[in-house]
Amino acid sequence: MHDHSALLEKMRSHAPDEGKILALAGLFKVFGDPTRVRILYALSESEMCVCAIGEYLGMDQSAVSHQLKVLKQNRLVKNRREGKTIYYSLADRHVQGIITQGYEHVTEETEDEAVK
Amino acid sequence: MHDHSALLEKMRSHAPDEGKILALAGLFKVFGDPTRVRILYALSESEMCVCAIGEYLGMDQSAVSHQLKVLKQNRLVKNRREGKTIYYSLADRHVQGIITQGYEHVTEETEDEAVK
DNA sequence: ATATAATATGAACAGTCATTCATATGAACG
DNA sequence: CGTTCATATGAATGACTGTTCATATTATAT
Repeated sequence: MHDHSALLEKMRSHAPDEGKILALAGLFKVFGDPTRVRILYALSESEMCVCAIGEYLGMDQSAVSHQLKVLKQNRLVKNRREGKTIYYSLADRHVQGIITQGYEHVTEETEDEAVK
Repeated sequence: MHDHSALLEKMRSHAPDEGKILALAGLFKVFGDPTRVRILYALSESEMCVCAIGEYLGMDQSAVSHQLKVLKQNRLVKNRREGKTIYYSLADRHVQGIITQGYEHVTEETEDEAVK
């Protein structure tokens, strides 16, 4: 193998925090599932209760609930209770921003050609 | 179950394109792995050849190569050949932008408290 | 041509994860 | 209280994915 010592030393001098790397990957991982993206998209339109989300997306109530738990643990959604029903909504403007930016990127990407 | 017909009809009237949803989730999924984020971070500092990346991150040459393939398929990195060695770099400014925005989000997030 | 260096590829394995099913919590109402 | 409705949770399962090992490609140099 050829020599990289100079480059490597430079790289290591301002290496990013490992904790941040993990947090960053963890955040993107949450967005990396179609079901969760669909839920977030729906919530960006309107506050919804669990069963409405399930009905809208045509999926099991249990599956929705499991995914909402993941989204809540990562602070992407919040909820409020009203009697028996619990209404979910996006946690803050950041979520909308990330979706929007990703959406724009994907749209541009698609203008070139399809990616396998 | 209580009635949602009014809300659901409204939702479906401007539902997002399913293909875009999949593409969006697919993009985020690529960013959702610590190894790939590390690689992208490294490449945001400097163009690097495969074995330098491996040495820098302390991982197998094969593993790096596999991940670079994924990154390339999703057009997040590009490469150029120089003799035997192949140098990788970020594909465009978008990649840097997505990382940066995510990083900022994570940084704010961490100011509150840790998320399990 | 042979050898060597850098990278790529394929198969296999282990760990992760989304969904389903069954069941549990928690709230309202008679 | 007991029942019903909305949601949550736990276990099981099947699919997916990152890494490793072995091997193949591609280019240079002698």
